[in-house]
Amino acid sequence: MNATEVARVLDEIATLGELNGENPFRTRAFANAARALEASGADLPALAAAGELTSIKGIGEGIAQIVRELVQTGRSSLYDELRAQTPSGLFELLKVPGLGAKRIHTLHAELGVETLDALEDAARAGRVAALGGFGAKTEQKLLEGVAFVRTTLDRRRYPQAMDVAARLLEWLRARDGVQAAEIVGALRRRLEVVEAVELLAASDAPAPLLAAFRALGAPAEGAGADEGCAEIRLPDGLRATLRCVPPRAWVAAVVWETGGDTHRAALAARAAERGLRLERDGLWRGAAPERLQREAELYAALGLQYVPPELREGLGELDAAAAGALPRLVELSDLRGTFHCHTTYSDGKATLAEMAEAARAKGWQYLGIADHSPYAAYAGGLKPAAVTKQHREIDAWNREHGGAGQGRFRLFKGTESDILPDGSLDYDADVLARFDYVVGSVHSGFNLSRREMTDRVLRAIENPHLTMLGHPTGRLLLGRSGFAIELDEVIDAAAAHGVLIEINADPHRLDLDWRHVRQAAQKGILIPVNPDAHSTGGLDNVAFGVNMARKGWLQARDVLNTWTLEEVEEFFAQRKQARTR
DNA sequence: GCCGTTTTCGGCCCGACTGTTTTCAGTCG
Repeated sequence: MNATEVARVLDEIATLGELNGENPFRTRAFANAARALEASGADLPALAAAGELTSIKGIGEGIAQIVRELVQTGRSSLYDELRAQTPSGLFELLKVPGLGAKRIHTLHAELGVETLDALEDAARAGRVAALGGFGAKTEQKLLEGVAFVRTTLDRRRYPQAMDVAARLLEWLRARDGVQAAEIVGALRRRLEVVEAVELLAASDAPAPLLAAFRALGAPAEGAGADEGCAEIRLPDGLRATLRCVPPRAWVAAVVWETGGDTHRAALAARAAERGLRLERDGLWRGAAPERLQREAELYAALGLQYVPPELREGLGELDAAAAGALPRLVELSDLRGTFHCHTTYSDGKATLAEMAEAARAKGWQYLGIADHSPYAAYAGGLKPAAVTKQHREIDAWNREHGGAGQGRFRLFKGTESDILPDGSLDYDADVLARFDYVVGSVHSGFNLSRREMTDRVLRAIENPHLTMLGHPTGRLLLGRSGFAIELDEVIDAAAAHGVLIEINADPHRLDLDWRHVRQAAQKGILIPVNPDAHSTGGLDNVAFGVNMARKGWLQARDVLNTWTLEEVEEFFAQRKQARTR
């Protein structure tokens, strides 16, 4: 087992311990050890062999023994034991907002609640409110929470679904008789959350392929009797479908299966206008199929520019394609840096130097460090003295490693300043003025009314020190809805004050939502794609953000971090002049 | 369980919020 896998087991031991009501400090020790391992990137077999596991801070003799066992055997007796004594339904209960390990332990011990269903039954019967420490309001909240969790159980965020899809695709392409295979559907359109992995294969012998696919999971409930398609529920609960088409129908089928319903219907209507018929099995002129090699040819046959999969949502892309007015979408390779990253100064796992090196290794020209401000005490927000220290370190780093001319690299001094409940920014104005730029984010006080929250953020936008708004709704995909806020007003105000709105590229957030990204860009708002990285690996989040930028029709120029270092320096300098005048 | 030390015990990120309570526990970020 490598460090990441071991870390995952340790983390689960921590969760299991919590659910079993063990000493919270002991469970936290396991969680800390997991994080320490993950961050260390250590060569575990080597360390274990040398007996030096305890050189990693957070790993003592007890956990070192477990790590050794995992490295050597791939198993942990402690883990197996805990797993055996813990009902698996308790994990689902952890997802219910307002339910932590303590309360789950109580519900389990007092009422025998082990599943969402059992919790719902108990709550409806009023047995939860009767427990000490619980009450009528909590009971109601838990019922709502159960309903929320149910909506999330069958869905997955993009990266997790994509991992599954990539493995299935590899499996598929290795099978006999598969002439082509592709991921289609919502995943190919790069939606942030999907309900299924959809695959398409071209084959003249579909039956054995579909049978082999069906053996990978359980039959999906409610699956229709469609002989060209197999629908299963994978062991992890995600739905997966495989459709087989004859090779001659491949191109039309890819387009058909990729497009959203509206896009597909609009394509079919457009085909009809031209005396053609678009169906899953081909683009037909009377009884004769058009010969197509690539998707672009199908779009061309309908008088359209090629529409990238991300845009196939039925949001005006065909009109634009007909007019030759589709945007040239931003690409990951257009990025030259990014602006919202954390370091060990606050709650990041990597040092300033490690983050800088990782960014430079990506071929970027700049990296903006934006650690938390003091109000985010839980995240170790920087007090002004720490800001001074960090700025000295950044200056030193830039002097030593920044280079000059071609290949120059620069660290920018940023901050993620909390937007306080009254709408002011954390730090006094004189501290704010020392940063190259300021990201303003709401991290607390989520349950203001829609009006109050909107006014709070509007006030922050009016603050001349604010450069960009961070994760503007606070949502966590499949975890928590965003707070109530009038985004239209926020976008208008940001446009009026020249404030940027980030696409937070953490795949749990992807906030600003792509549906609003397009609206913001149309009002002239610059959109940075920010990874919200808490480790060097977290920098890779920008890829998920670029997906959202593309879904929001953004071109490279709309995204601040495609600009050159010189352009960004000029941009920050101008803003700084304006705000400190 | 880990760590650090005023070194073999005592603390462990910290404060707000909520709902349950009449003084605090649990959750969350």
